[in-house]
Amino acid sequence: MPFTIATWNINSVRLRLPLVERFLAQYSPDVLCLQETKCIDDLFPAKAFAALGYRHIAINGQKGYHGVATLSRHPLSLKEKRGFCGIVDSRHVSTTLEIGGRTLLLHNFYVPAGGDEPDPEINPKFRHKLDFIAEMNDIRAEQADGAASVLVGDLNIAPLPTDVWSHRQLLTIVSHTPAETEGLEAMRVQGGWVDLMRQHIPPEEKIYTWWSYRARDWQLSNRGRRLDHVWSSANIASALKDVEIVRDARGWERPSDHVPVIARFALG
DNA sequence: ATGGTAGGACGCCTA
Repeated sequence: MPFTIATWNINSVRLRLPLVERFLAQYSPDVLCLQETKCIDDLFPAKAFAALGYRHIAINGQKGYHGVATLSRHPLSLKEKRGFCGIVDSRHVSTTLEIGGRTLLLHNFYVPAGGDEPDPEINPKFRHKLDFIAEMNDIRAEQADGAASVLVGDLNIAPLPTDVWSHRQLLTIVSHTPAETEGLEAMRVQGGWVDLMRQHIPPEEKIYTWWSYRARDWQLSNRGRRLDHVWSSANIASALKDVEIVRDARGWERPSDHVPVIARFALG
């Protein structure tokens, strides 16, 4: 039973609805997890996605900022919209779905970016980011009922040296500081999560999912970072067939600064 | 060392 899940920080789902429609038509994943939807639930373009076969939607939106949504061709059950660090920001939604005779628990995350100053003592946004990933420690891959788990999203951290264009130059840049990369890796390992992008693509190889809007020419400078991730529990990691980074999407008309990442499984 | 661009909502915050 094939199963395909994609994740994409869309940077306004309403502005970029035509891009999402193009992506869904071209790649038709079973599930698409969006981040930075930037709209309240009432304004989410659910009908447009239903028309493309994505009739099952779990949304956790807010006005203007953040916001996550999980779109599916298959029935979804909403499990939780979790707040972190005692803040009601829309940064997480979890759902379950039945596929290939098994239950999948899907976590869709948008981790705080953390601001520019990489010092938690003087930058409360960086403090919040570190606290957020520490609190993610209790999101576990293994479930008591034997369900498999997938965790995707914009984690706003590039953990490996090969996840950035220059390891040396980015060590003091928020997204690649040791406090963040070590915190995220500790959380991933403690939670029992497998980094599926790195299971499929050797860690020696540079891979990026985000290129800044501020470059004159994103392709020419190619100063990317791997900020978007697809993780799973060990019990379905062995069913992974392929990971695809849709780099082309960065060159589409009025693009997001992030591109979609797709994981394909053969379940059951 | 600095500033560069983009979105939401309409002055300025966030990325």
